[in-house]
Amino acid sequence: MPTGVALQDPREQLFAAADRVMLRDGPGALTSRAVTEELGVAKGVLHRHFVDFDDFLVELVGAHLRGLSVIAHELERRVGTLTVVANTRFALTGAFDALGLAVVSLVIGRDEVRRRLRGTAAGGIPYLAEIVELLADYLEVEKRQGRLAATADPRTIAVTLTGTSHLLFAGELGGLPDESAVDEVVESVLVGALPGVGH
Amino acid sequence: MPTGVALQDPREQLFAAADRVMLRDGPGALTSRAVTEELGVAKGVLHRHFVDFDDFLVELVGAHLRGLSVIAHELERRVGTLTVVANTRFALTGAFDALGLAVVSLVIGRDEVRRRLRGTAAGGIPYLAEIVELLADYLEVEKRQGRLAATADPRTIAVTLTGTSHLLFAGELGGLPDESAVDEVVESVLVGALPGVGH
Amino acid sequence: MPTGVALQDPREQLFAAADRVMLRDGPGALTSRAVTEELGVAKGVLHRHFVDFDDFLVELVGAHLRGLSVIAHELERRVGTLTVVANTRFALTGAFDALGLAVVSLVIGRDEVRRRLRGTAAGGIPYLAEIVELLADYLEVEKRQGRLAATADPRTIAVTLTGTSHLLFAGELGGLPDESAVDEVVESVLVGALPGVGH
Amino acid sequence: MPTGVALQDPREQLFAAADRVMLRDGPGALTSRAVTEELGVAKGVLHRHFVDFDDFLVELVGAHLRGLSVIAHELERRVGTLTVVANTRFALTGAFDALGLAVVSLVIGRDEVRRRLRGTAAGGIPYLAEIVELLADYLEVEKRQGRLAATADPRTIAVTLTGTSHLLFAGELGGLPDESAVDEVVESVLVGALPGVGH
DNA sequence: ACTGGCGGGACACCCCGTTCCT
DNA sequence: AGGAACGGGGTGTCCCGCCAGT
Repeated sequence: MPTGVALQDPREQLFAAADRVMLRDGPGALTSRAVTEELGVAKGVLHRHFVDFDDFLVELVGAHLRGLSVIAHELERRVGTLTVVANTRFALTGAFDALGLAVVSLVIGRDEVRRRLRGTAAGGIPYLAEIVELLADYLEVEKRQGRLAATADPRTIAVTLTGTSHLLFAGELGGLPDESAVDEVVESVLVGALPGVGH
Repeated sequence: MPTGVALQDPREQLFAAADRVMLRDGPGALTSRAVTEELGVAKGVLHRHFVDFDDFLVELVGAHLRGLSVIAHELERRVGTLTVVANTRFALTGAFDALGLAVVSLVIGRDEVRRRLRGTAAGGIPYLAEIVELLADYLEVEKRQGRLAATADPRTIAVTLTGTSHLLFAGELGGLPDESAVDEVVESVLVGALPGVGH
Repeated sequence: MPTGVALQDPREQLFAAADRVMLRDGPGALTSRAVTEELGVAKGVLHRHFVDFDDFLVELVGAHLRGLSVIAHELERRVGTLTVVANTRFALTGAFDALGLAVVSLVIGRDEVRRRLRGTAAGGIPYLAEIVELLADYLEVEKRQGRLAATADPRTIAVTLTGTSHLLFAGELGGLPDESAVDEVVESVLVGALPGVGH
Repeated sequence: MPTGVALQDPREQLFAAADRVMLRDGPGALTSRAVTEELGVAKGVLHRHFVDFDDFLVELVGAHLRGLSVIAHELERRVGTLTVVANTRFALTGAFDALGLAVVSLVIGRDEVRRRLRGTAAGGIPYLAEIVELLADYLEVEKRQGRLAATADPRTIAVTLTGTSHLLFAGELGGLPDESAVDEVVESVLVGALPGVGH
């Protein structure tokens, strides 16, 4: 007995349901059934709005990439304010929250998803590559404003921060690392890139 | 037509077959059948030597951890020779070869494997955590020998190198990043940790 | 290529397919795959409608028990008509047709099925016990109508008829024993129980 | 590490082990492994002495048929002594002990065994057919001695006794029916066949 | 002659993505 | 939109039979 009532924003609702599944049961539990059951809709709904399940996953990653751009905008707004370390920490903790880590797990663990995202992303691991980009852009602007040493290479720093942070966050079971640990990493990477640090 | 002859080192042969499967078809294709078929043995062989398939995977990771210790020994041998950058690059390219990356994918992507390895590893992502350890140990010795600045923190550097390198290597599709890219990362991380760099 | 169409009476269809398999290939060939393949449906259909295969077998036996009750009703209808011998022969040939014998083989040969049916049946071998019951009920009524000697014990006669007939029918390879052989047995058992036999 | 010591009467020992398995775990648990493990010998032993497992089962049934002939001899010895009912009860309880019932289950439940025994036995269910034979022979002699009515048909009586008794014994879970129940059946079948009973 | 690992096949059970009738 | 079914695949577990070693 169909209800006949169309879902509002079915794609967004499916994405939200997928997020809840990943948070609750882990990325490995993210199946098409789990998503539709979580949302309480028929299995066919997913396939009406996406060509197949991998397409759904790709779009799900895309949705989280849009979430990253929110962080990017906030970073732009913060340029020149607070400290570079604080702003960087903000970006990293935002990007590597539980959902972000789940997305990375998805991208690393599912061959087909990674394969399809190859065309999209310039290179690197999709979600992580965008974090690198976001940080590099931010650091570049800070560098132009003199809040970063002229000799610093924003892109290399961004890669280092992203890789290190992912390792750090993904290694924590269940929870997030404490703020001081993040700061320690950020500072150790940025040391030497910050202008006038002791010479 | 049974051979009647016992396999020599069946566990090692199964591990080698699993490696070939992962290299050829990716970590996602690593099923129990794929392993036994690759080795050309009966399905039951795997279950005779391992309690279940996840146990096999856990032990497979363990075998690669032993591979890491080979790198660790070589690093010990190299202490004080060549350059710290070259030795570090050697360790990273060795740890993050195609098989190493596949192992990481396994550990990240398979929930049960990660869960079972929780007990083993102190913390962090299993295979990656051991790379950190290996590098930290090496850098610590070099530091004592004065080839690393006294102010350098070997563990932090090791985390940074591992995370960054993983991001770098895993991002490369199919092949490995060129040597110069690796050196660039290693040098950028080690800069400031190397003694007497221009001040 | 899923059909999307629900099966009509899937349980009954599966039972019918199981009957065909038993008739064609014998009770030993009755596997879950054989059933679903015979019906031309997916393997999962059986497990959607029964908790496990043994449950299916138990229910299959139950379905044949319902078939026995059809015979019982017909016997009730025949009370006082024809002859007791003819009615008894009708019941026995109906209960011990090829399918009935296959059901008995199932109940005797499959430990788990027999075990689960323990709770259901009062005692005795499930299918056979119901035949005894059915005959005893019929003979009891005939006895009240005076078509059986007042000294006859319907239950003992029913047990004797059932055991003997099973031995007779099951011994026949492939076919059924000829009518005269059945009559001979029935008459020899009923002799002395029939009233007014020469004294 | 083979012991090099030959088994004494390996066939008999294997039969005895098979009996123990059937008694302990039921006929369904009678596999080649169960037999060799029960005897504590290698799997190959069975195949050295029997062409295949079904051959072993056929021979196992044969061994129990020889057990029946012991009962037959004893019956011969008892002709004219005690009572016909007592002697018949002796034969039935001997033939339908737990092992006998297991053998019947084997013959009914295993298609290949039954198929191979087709050539041997004249007709009917192998083990049961021999019981019929044994009883018929005995009753025939008693009839000649006048301990059975001249009108009695020993073979029909034997069939009836065997079928009824099997139903009775097989229906008892685990244990044997009490002696009085057996006597009741035997007497009810023999009634009318015993001379001078009431006319 | 016995030992025991292996081959090969089958089976039950389970899960997934997908289709499509109702 | 709902939900049964589909086809494919995977795992774990049997079992029987074979045969190289000892």
